[in-house]
Amino acid sequence: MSQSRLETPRLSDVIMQRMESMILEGSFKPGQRLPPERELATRFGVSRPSLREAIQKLAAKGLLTSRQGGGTFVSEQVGSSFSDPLLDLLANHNEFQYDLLEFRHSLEGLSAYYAALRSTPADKERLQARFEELRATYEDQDPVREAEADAAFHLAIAEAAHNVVLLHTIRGLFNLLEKNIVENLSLLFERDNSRSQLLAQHQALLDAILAGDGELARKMSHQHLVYVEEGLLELSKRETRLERSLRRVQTSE
Amino acid sequence: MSQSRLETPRLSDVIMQRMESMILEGSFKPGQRLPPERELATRFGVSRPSLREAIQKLAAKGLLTSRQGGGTFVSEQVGSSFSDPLLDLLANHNEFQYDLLEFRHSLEGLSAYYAALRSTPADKERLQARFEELRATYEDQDPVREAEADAAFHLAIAEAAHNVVLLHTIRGLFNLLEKNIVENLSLLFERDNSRSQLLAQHQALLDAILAGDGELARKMSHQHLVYVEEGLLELSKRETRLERSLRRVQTSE
DNA sequence: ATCAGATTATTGGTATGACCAATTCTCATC
DNA sequence: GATGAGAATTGGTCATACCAATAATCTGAT
Repeated sequence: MSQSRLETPRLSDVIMQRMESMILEGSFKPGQRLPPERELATRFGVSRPSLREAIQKLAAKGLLTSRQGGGTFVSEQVGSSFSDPLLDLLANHNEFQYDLLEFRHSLEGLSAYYAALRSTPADKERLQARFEELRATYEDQDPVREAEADAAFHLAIAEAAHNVVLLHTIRGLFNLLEKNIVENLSLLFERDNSRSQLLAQHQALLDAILAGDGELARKMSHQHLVYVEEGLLELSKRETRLERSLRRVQTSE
Repeated sequence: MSQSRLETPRLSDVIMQRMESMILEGSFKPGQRLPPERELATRFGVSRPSLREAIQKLAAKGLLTSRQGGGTFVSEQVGSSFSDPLLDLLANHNEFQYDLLEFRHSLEGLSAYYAALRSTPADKERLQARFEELRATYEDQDPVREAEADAAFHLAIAEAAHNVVLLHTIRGLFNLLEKNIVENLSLLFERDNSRSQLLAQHQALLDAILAGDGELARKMSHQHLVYVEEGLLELSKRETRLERSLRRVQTSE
């Protein structure tokens, strides 16, 4: 009954495992469209039915979804440890918004720390590229693109940390807080000099990582986040006053 | 969830549903051997590949198991549906076990930090109580109870950190790693003086939290975890010394 | 030049048949 | 009756073809 016997490795299981690994380590990213079944089958060296069995299993697990004629996609919510109802709730309840932000910021500090210790040359190139893109957006006046570049920069750091659990958790939080990030940043930009301040902070963070100084990277990340939170706190006071007065006027939903 | 769109009824999904119903209502009883695939296929009026896809999905869900030449059977235990695909995956992929441990340890460091800053008097009482329980178990020689007390202590720290997201995430990781924790600790205890060492580290961690020194708490937590990981690494080397003797090298990693 | 509609190509969904490999069953043999 | 070889059963895999839904492309009218 112990089943310690070396069971015949079912081909579809082997393929499933390999695809799972590729998803976890980021070769297949959430939302990404997979190559066609026929191509995947030849790439893995198996027949299409076997490849399909693996896909069906992953679909049953909620990792993949397929649309006839459309393609097969990695589920969006994969990578978030937050598919459970509780955190869904948290995301929609403002009273826990701060906890979410704080947690995300702490994870970013961790990312910076590990990225400084473990980033490969390729990682560092990517980090610099993301930073350049971020700097480029500072020229424009498009808060949305700016926020996206900001998120991409921080995600690149998380990738360079080389811990899949950390990466997926941060990805999940980003998705969860996506709307807030854009909103927060555009609010933040109202502060004088905030753009140059933020840019300088990002620069310092990047330098610490490239220099391989983990503690400094964490410190820089922390400073950056303290600055952001302070700014948000300031503005949120104004905001809540505004919201309250608005709510008093229009009571729709 | 919304998906009110009339989704294309995938044949394998329909079959899966029907078979699930038959299992749940007792037509197929636990442990029972199902009819051959060929017969099931004709009975359901589908091709064998489609029938097989359905079986694979149910197997992925843990409802069925198949043995080549033997047959397909209904699993004995029914009702283990994991809500989170990602963590499920990670738990089953050993290659990411270290990432999980590292992540958990990082979160514990965060917990200690925030607990030092924010723990209330009630929290501190609880922490000391948990510590006393932990110390009590050091008298006994029961690794399981010891591991449980250890987990309870660290969970109390996470609670004292007053961040629900952090707490929830750590709880999830604890559940996930539950078996490993017990296993790891019992391994660790083979080291000489490890018990007193661990106890002293816990004491130092507790003191730092009670003193409200966040940085020190984080440092203590980190030291503690480095000690644990070193111990595990040491022991794992001994465990696998046969394999390693094949590719003997001076310095690993 | 632009856009709507039709056409084509791509891609997942299903079916059929065949063969292999592991297991189980059958039955002759001792 | 026990044993072991061979046959039948059954899951595992593959190749191919065709269907259906989607996406990409082209065409033609405005």
